[in-house]
Amino acid sequence: MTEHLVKTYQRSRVPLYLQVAAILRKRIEDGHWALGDKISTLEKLEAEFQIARVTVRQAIELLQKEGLVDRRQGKGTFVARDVKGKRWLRLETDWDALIRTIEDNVPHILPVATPVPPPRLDPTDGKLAKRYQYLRSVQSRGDEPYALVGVHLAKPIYAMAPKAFKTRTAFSVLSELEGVAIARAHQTLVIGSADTEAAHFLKIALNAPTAEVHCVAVDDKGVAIYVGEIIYRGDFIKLDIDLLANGPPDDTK
Amino acid sequence: MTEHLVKTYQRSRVPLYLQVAAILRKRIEDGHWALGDKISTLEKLEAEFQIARVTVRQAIELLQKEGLVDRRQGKGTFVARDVKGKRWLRLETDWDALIRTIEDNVPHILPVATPVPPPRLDPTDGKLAKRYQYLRSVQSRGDEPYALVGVHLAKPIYAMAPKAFKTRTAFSVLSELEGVAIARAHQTLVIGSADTEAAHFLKIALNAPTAEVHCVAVDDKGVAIYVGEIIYRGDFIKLDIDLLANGPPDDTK
DNA sequence: CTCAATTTGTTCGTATGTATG
DNA sequence: ACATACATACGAACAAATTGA
Repeated sequence: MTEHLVKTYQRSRVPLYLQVAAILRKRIEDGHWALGDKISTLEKLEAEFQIARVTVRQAIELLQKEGLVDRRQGKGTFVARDVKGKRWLRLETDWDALIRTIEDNVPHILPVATPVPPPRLDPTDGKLAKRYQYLRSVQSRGDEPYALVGVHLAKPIYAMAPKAFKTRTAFSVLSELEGVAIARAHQTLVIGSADTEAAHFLKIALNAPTAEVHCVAVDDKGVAIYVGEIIYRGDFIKLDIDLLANGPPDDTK
Repeated sequence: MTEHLVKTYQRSRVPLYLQVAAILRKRIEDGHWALGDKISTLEKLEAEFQIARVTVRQAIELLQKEGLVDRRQGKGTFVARDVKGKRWLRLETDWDALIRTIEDNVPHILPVATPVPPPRLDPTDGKLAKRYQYLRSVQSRGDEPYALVGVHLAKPIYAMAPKAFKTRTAFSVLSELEGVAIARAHQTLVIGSADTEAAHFLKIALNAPTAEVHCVAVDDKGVAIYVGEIIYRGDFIKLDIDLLANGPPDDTK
């Protein structure tokens, strides 16, 4: 398998030792090697990846600096930290669950400087409202930011509870507003990578993988009253999908 | 904003020009600059990113090699290719739609050499069957592979239609088998990165973002008869989620 | 037509990082 | 630990093409 590595490596020009480090890191995070386990010897790794010994060491040095492994001369390299408990951020796929999970979140509102262009809508997403209020915030857990949020709220909606919208998650406030009917709510998710802004606010590397979620809520007149553009840290999220939510499939045919 | 770039850059040790290239590529793919548009001048870019002119050029050279931009001395750099029509692979979130989209796929079966450990199951996913048949395949569209699939099928299920399972998508075959009841079917998705194997089969860079989907189908006895581990190219997929699939939210409270 | 402003192209020297054996 | 080769990044100066005044 690994005679391909050199070729595969060529596809990106990222330094080899970083690529190797990422692979080893992933093996540990995936539980391939558990806490306390001894990982493959340098010899095995240089054979597996067909690279120089020093390059393997460079990769492992990186992991050591991260505190992920512990090296002992003559003994081997061992997993030093338990990396379970990640992937705690479950993206919900229905309205009620979504509200439930975010209603206690306290966003950190960011200033919005320049006039903001109206949100981009897919035609199937409904019509644009006349004017929108734009809010920007960072969602954190503890001191770890996990999402950068941009929200367009139809002006009349925003006007109903401006204070609430500035102190709580917009989606959550929206769900409680009297007399506001949500006819449709729709989300799309693509895998992206952090631009400078996202990298800065989420404290992740430039181009680190992200989940870009576009979320639209439409009222009974077909007007998009909420348009959210959310960028999540890719390494925190997990999606659960019940494929039979609409009942079991028809297996008579 | 961009005085942060140096600091942000430090978070990953990927070469700077690659990081900048990725950002510019993303801007084009996001439609920030459309086909034929002139992108920012070298001068503006070096100011924005606070980097040397030569480094910006190196980044843009990369995009030119990809055919994404066209440079003209004295005029500027222009978007040369329309990058619409990506993100064509829609991951479905309910059984019927899933079957519909994959039933015509023709997998390319890969040989399975060594004995394969039984699939890992979350306790909530059901019980393990006694024995499984393991199938491995690459899904492609045209000559572009988009998913690397590993499927564990409970032996009795596999035995019902071994040929079909080797020539068609397992999930699709499964849905048509007489007398096989699917009581629950569940999917989880996390964002990951390509290991050497995935990079090789999907023809992407090592550590390129992927979507790792774990899919389990359970029969009426609580036995997991199908366990799929699917690695998708991250840049092809798009998830659509209808938040109100279970009816509109209760807005009386 | 010429000139100046704009914009990309080229080259140098230097320092540091990456990868090999 | 060392010697070697190549890649990355900087800043600065200069060259060449394009445009419009």
